[in-house]
Amino acid sequence: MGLEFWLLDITYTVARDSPEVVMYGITRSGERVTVVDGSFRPYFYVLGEVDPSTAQRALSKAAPIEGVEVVERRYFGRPTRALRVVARRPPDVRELREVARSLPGAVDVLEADIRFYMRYMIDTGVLPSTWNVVEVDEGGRAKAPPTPLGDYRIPRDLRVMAFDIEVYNPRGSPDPSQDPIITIAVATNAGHREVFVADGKRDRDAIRRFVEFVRSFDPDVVLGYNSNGFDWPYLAERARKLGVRLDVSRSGTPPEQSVYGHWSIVGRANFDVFNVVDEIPEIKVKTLDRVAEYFGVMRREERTMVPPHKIHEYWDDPSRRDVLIRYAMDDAVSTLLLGEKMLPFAVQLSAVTGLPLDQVFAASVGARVEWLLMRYAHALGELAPNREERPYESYKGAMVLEPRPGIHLDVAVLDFTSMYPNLMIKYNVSPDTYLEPWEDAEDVNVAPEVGHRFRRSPQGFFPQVLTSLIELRRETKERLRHLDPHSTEYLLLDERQRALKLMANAMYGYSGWIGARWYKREVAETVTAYARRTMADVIRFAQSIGLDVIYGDTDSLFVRNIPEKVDSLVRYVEENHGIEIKLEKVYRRVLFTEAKKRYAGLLEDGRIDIVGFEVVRGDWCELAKEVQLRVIEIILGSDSPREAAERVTKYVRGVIDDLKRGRIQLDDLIIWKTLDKDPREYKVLTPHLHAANLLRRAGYRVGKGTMVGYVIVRGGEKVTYRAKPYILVQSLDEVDVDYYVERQIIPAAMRIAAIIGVTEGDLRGQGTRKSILDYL
DNA sequence: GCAATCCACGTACCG
DNA sequence: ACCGGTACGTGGATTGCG
Repeated sequence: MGLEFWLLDITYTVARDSPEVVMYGITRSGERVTVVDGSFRPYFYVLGEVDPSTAQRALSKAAPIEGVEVVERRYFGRPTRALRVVARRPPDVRELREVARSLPGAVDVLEADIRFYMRYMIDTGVLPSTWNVVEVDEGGRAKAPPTPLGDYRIPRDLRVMAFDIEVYNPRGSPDPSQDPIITIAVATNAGHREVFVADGKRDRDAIRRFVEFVRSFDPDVVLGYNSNGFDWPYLAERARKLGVRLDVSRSGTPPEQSVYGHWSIVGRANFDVFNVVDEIPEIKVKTLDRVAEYFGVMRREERTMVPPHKIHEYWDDPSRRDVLIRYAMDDAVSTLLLGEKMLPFAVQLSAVTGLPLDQVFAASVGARVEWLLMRYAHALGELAPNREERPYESYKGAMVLEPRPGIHLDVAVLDFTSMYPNLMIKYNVSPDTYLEPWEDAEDVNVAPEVGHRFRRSPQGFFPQVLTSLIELRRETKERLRHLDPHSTEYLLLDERQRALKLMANAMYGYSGWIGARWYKREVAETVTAYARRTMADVIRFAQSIGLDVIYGDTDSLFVRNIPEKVDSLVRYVEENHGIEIKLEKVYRRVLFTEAKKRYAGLLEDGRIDIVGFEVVRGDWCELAKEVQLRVIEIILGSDSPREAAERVTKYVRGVIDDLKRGRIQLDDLIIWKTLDKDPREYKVLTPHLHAANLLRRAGYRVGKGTMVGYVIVRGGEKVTYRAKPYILVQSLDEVDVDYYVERQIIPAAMRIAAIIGVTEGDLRGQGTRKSILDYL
């Protein structure tokens, strides 16, 4: 009987001059185990005509090696003979790689930059965040590498702990060499809540007690909010300075900075919830309190808040210190509840990509795709190309149609399902099937417009991976059909199919990313070329059967909803293009301006979709967005443009009036914009940069990535100089009401209202109502 | 001389 | 450190007109 364990974390040690992979797992009965495998050795490949014995001799002088052997592999699909060099110790690979490069006949060295534990998992098939089975001896040592079981459930009773530190910061940005940690709040999924509090400015003891707590609770998962960017580095530096041992790992070591800017705690999954939030575009302001509100785990009204720059004041004031402590606690609890919501998907993404749970969200999308590809490459005997520096090359992208402006009734929206992945499979578009212009071959696909050629067979690397992902997803969805939608297993498998889809859809972007090992501009360029041709042909067909095309973007078409004609369009695409197009939705009414990528539609069930307009943008004030939303609702909800025009006019005039009389909240006037660069790198002064500069002067920390919330205040100068951080605004009287009327409310409302003939004059109350009626 | 237009920069969005 | 296409605010430079 083998030992079944869920792989939580993996690392390795070098003992007695040879490496041992150490796997931390949880068994079916809930025991925490370590499985040690000393049987695996690091290796890499040398391409070229290299004499094995020469290589053996030269390499042995540099470091101990287990041996060299000539092996058959594939490189970009071509059968290739390679020299496989097996080293003894992982740290020696770096030196051996350099020696190997200069061997006579050596053309290239491959796969010499793969971390040892990743190499181990790839070669053995062991999958993190899933169940694996292993034969072990009495000492817990593996007799052979574990085998994955394909079981994607999460162990019951996973121990989860969230933590959050607050730091004394009288000068804005805290400095770990002098500013103490004043609170360390912890919250666990076992219900424990505790705040370890410093003694005045002495934090040594609080840190010690925190470490003791982690060791005694012994969490499997450690959650934080920006803990990779702040809490762990600060704690580590503080502990070093105070001489406190931060040995919170399961091997008694401190956390260490690791790949992708993530911090690793041996034997546990250190998971930064912020990494997940960072990837959710719907969330504009990513402070913990707002994110907790967004996910419905803690309402902002019922939590304690302390402005970050005032933390030190609350600490120094005995009457307010407990407020700070409650705030710290709320942060830890929010983090715990958020983390618990996110873990199921994170676990599945870890299982799909093969990246350990603690790394999967810290890693970039490109890195996730790449590790997935590395696994497939190994399974297919395909060698992984090296990463290389390349210059950026642009290429043509998707097709976007000029919309027909106005309000359209009864419009069908058709979407190609997984268009790019399906085109890649259909035309066998892949780095390894690509033919250089001088290469001769028969049986090729020639891409439209760009003329790139790809072999039709055998199936290429990307198409094989995509076919597999799609098939795995199909199987997963099939299993879902037999499960109770409210069961835990259903939730997990649903997250798994989402993860599979996400990875399939990321392949195209990966192929055009210059940082990718398998980068091939021609691949990305070909995919978009086929997509354009497919769209163009479908549009042509639609028109040929008298179906009006109203709009389209990349893989979607908006047509008049004439059911028989829509049906025949769907059939046409399936029969002539071999890929699926689906009737996604029908708008009872949909409105377009002259702009692409912007529309608003009323669905048959009464819901409204708004795409691209200011309403869905984070960089317009709430008031303008609310006005625009209302205008859209009025127009889409009305049968009579004339009546709608009257209602819109009346409504907008009312809002402008409220604004002029000061009957609005400052919060509704805030404009949020991200500092995409370090403030010093800007070529021009923009409103949000100016506001950021004011924030910095007031003691706030601002830098690349900061979201700046500002309002435009009165004064004679340009808008830019009048952008003031809203937190520094004392009263509504400072606000430049005219700016909000002229540059926010009226433009946002007019963008839509112009469609039904409303003029700016109407909204300002200058034109008479009669003039609109005349117009109509 | 001055308003209209163009352009670069910057951000956020769509698919 | 996934892609290209697109809209639009801001402010300065350029253009066009008389």
